[in-house]
Amino acid sequence: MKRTKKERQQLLIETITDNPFVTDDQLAAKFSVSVQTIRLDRMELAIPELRERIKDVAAKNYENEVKSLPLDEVIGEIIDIELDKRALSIFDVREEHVFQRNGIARGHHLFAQANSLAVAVINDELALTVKSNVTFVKPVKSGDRVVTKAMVRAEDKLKNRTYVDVQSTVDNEIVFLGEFEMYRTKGVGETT
Amino acid sequence: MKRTKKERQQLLIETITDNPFVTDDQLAAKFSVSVQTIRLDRMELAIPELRERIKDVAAKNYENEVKSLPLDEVIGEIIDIELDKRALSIFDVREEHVFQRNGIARGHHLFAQANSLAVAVINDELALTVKSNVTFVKPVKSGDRVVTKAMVRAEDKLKNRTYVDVQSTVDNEIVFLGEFEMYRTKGVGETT
DNA sequence: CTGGTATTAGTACCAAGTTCTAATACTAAT
DNA sequence: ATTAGTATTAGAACTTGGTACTAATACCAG
Repeated sequence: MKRTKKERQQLLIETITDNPFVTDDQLAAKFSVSVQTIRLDRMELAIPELRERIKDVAAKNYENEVKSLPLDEVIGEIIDIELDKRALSIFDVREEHVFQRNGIARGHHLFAQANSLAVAVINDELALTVKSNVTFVKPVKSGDRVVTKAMVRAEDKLKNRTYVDVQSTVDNEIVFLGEFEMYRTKGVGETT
Repeated sequence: MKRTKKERQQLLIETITDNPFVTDDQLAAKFSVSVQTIRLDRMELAIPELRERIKDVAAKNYENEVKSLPLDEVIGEIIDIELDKRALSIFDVREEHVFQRNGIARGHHLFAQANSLAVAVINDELALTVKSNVTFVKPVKSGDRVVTKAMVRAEDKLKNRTYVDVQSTVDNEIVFLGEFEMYRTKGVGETT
């Protein structure tokens, strides 16, 4: 034959990598060998069958589909809160929160936890984030438990503003710092 | 226990949409009907068989992959991108993104759109947000279509930093402004 | 000519279906 | 109660794209 086994197998790898949707039949025709030879080759090279290859591609796609932010009121679980003073929440980082490439959590999940905690700590029907200044100090990985603390730092009664500092840690190491300027409808202590 | 045909078919659609990888057998067990019934349902609803569904998912993935770019990894839909220069995405605000109380979008959704666009615009395998400074200029409501533009403003090759300005508008009115300091592994134009 | 590798052939089997036919079950209405 | 019509279930034959295995043959080197 024209090609040696090695050459054929090399080409096989390339062909399948290039187009995982190709059947053994098509490959056999392409290389002018029998289907069995192709199957032997695949076995030696540990290349799975067509359906498995397709499933892999599909599954990868599915996993990679970004989970948008959850729709809950609060991202993370609030475990302690003292209105208008401080609040504490935890958030367990899972696979769906990280870049699959490097396992590092997407920034907006940490932001979401901090932001919703800043909203929660304010004792008001309506609290909106006006500005925020955040630093992602250290990468957070899948499996990490992020403990986030929000502390009300100051109040501007005239402007209806509340300033909240947020700090997130993993194993007591700071991973995220944020300052949030929040708008509120009513001042502290008002009830109407 | 006993659902009507319509109910079952509705649930069937949802189930398969949610998880295309489910077999007729599993569906039959789930709805306590025979496999044949499931197949009749699929025929009536023109839902293809498992393998075709998987192939569809895979094919879709493949198309996207050919266009390269981690377009999947973005909150909102990227409609235009010029790597290392600018990018544009749209995000339709729906009920689940807003505070029920007042219909105003939660800040972290806008942040997420901006943040993921800032990540996407950077032509690098790995881009991480280091710092960001954002302002929620104007409340965004359910039904609004947020158009977000990210522009690369500067590059600090020594520190591996890229500075991205992000601006979101609804009906040409600015609703969100952000500055993002991004870390990248490689400089612009480098390939290895 | 003999051994070892490479290739081909053939059989039985599998999953997850399709297509088709036929039998039953349920329900609603005359 | 009978009957029509829909809904459900059952079963057999066939399809794809394979796996797993056995066995025969081809090729090439020493």
